[in-house]
Order: sequence, then structure tokens, then C-alpha cells
Amino acid sequence: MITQFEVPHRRARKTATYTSLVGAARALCQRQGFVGLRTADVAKAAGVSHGAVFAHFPTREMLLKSIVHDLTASLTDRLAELVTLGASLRAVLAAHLACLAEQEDLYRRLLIEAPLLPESFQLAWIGFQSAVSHHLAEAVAIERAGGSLRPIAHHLLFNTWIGLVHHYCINRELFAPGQSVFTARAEMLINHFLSLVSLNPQEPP
Amino acid sequence: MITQFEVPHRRARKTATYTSLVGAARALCQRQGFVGLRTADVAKAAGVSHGAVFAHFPTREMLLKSIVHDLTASLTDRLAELVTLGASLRAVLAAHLACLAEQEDLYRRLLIEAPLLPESFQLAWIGFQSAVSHHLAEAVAIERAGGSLRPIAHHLLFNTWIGLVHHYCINRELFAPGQSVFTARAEMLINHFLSLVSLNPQEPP
DNA sequence: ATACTCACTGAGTGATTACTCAATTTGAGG
DNA sequence: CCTCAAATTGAGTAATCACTCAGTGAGTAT
Repeated sequence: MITQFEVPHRRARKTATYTSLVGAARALCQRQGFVGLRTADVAKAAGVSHGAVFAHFPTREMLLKSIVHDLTASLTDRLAELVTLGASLRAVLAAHLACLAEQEDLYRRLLIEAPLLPESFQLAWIGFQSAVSHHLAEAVAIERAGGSLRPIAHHLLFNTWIGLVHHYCINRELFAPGQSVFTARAEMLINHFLSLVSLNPQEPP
Repeated sequence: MITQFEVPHRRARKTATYTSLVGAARALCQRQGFVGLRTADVAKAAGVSHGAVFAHFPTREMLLKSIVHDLTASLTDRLAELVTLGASLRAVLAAHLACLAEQEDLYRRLLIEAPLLPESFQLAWIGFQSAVSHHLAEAVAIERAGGSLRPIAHHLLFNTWIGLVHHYCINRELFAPGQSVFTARAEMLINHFLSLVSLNPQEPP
């Protein structure tokens, strides 16, 4: 008999294994990268047999896809959470960096390896960048109404910001050795970018 | 007897093989990337046996290193050539992009894969970036004397430019599908960047 | 002519790794 | 208790590759 509190053991055990596999894979991707993820390592880290991996994911690629999808979905959600309605441009930039800081290692891996992953992976990746662009556009529209911004095409403004942020992320060891770049350099990056796009140059503090 | 026109056959043949190997490897890296380079493919493309590769390069890694080194050295030289003494900031930016345009495919591969290559490779890579930074700094110093530039720390100015350029390079398919980004978007990138760092915002044409 | 050396050959080796599948364990239903 | 099947096991398979090395043949020296 199944009481109201119980879930069938088998199903519970299966989802526990699944969760364990995804968690282990995520952690390993953070350390070894997506390209370097080995299914045998995932199994070992999850405490199950090698074969168990393929009982839950048809191929290694599907496992990777699941991790990438989870990451970009969670980033998109988190960004929306951090960007409160009507936020200033500065607030949006800060939210963007804060959001990346929370997942910095994994984000960095994806940033570096995305071009080497199968094409289907890029969609999730691009989806998140679009979300960032969208939030930025909204903040810019408000700010522009105030007349404090230079007249810059949105795509250039966005690409300049993304290019700068990703450059710092990729070369993290140069800019913030052993730390989170997105925490250590956030203020500097934001101040610099704002001063670039503002009509009245503000001196950084 | 050896006539005055002849080089010892064996040596000539050897250097011909070497050249052929390097050329084939370069071409393959352009298409399949550095990480995806297979020694058997190199041999086939060069028209020699698989074993011949290892008669000229102790390991695959050394072959890769040789290609990367050649590329960055030639880029550095070419940049110095294109940047004439006392060049304006605009001229340096244009020279930078022109220089990258000439080797765009291979440069893009290196840009994407550099973080995945052994650490020793990064030195050559960073060397070239330093050269760019140096030329930029000289132009900025002159321009600044004219008082037309915003007061921006050089590293931020440089990183903004590099971040932008690399972002466009990596996402070439988005910005200039099937073309050279560095040719198709050079003017736009340069105008945008100059307008960002100039005191008097100029409208792009 | 003879001996020797060098560049090259290409079949073979060993290491790695995603994926398979017959066997086994274990929970669930009767 | 017995039976069925779902979940898991782990040894095995097949493919991929960098790298090796005994052998070959064409130059070169004497």
C-alpha cells in the first residue's frame, strides 16, 4: 500500500539519480569545461555506474544540452528578477553583472566553448544575450528621454557593452586573478561604460 | 658533381616537405580549427606519409605551436608595417582591422580556441595584443595632446576596442554573413569607437 | 661499385572514450 | 512468497588518434 506521504521508491530513486547526474555534470563542466566532460567522470562523481548515464540521457550531447539549457534559462530568469521595472541604465548593467557573477565559472566556460559546441547549443546562448539586449534597450529608452545619452545605435551600444564584459570574463586571470571579475570589476566597468555613452562625461570617483 | 645551381637534393626535398606540412597544417587549422587538427589529415594534405609529420615535428603540439607562432609574428610585423610613424588614432584602428582582415579566418580560430590551448600558446597571443595596445597608446598620446579625446585610462580604452573587435569577429556570422567582418564592418566599428572616445561627438556619415 | 646515411613509409600500438547489453538487484503487485 | 519489470551494473565493443619503428629506396661519399 502506498501512503499519502510516499512516492514510489523506484521513481524517487530514479529522479534522485537523475538529479545527481545533472549536478555532477554541472560541477565537472565548471572545472573541466563542456568539451572536456567525460561521461565516466560524471557517473563516478554522481556515485552511479557508467551505464546509468545512458539510462537517463541518450547521448553525452543531450546531457550537455540539458546543462546548457538549464544555465541559460536560470540566467534569463534571474536577470528578469534582478531588473526591476523601470530600472535605470546603471541598475540594468549592475543586474547583468550580478547575475553573471552568480554563475561566473560556468558562464565563462560556456562563453569560451560555445563556438565549439554543436550549432543547436547556440540558440539557448543567443536567447540569453537577447534578453540582456532587451533589458538594456528598455533602460536606454528611458534614459534617452532624459537626454543624458549620446545618440548611439542600440546594437552598437549593446555590442560594446557585451564585448567589454566578455573580454573581461575571458581574460579574468589578467583582470582579477583568483577572484570573480564580475564582482571585483563591476563598478569600474559600469562607470567606464556609462561615461562612454553619456553626453556629460563624468569622472570616475 | 654538384653544379652551382644545385642544392643537395636531400636537403631541398626535406625543406620542401617541411614547407608543405606547415602549409597544409595552416590551411587545415583555418577550416577545422586548431583543436580539430589531425596529424593524419596534415600528412594527407601535404602529400606525405603520416609518419613524416613526426620526422619534422616531435609532437602535434609543436606543429600547432609553430603555426600559432608564425601567425602572431606575421601579424605583429604586418601591423608595424601598416602603422606609419605618427599615425592618427583612426589610422591605427584602420591598420589593426586591415591587418586582421588579411588573416581573418585563422585569427578567428585562434581567438576562439586560444583559451583551450596549452598555456605556452597564450604568450605569443598576448604578445600580439600588446603590440596593438602599444600602437594604440602612441596614437592616443598624440591625439590627447590635441585635446580632442575624453580622459579615459588607456587600459579601458584598449579593452573596449579589443572587446568590440573580438565580439564582432567571433560572431561574424551575425554581423557579416559569408564575408570578412573586418572589411565589411571596419568603417562602422572605427566611427563608433572614435565617437565614443572623442569629446565632440561626431555623427556617423 | 660499395657502403652508408638520411628522409620517408605505413602498418602497427596503446591510450582514450562514448556507447551497448546481458546479467543482476530491488521495489511493487498479487 | 512469488513474479514481473524497472533501474542499475560493469565488462565489453568499436572507433578515433597521436605516436612508433623496422624497413625501403634514393642520394651521397669513398
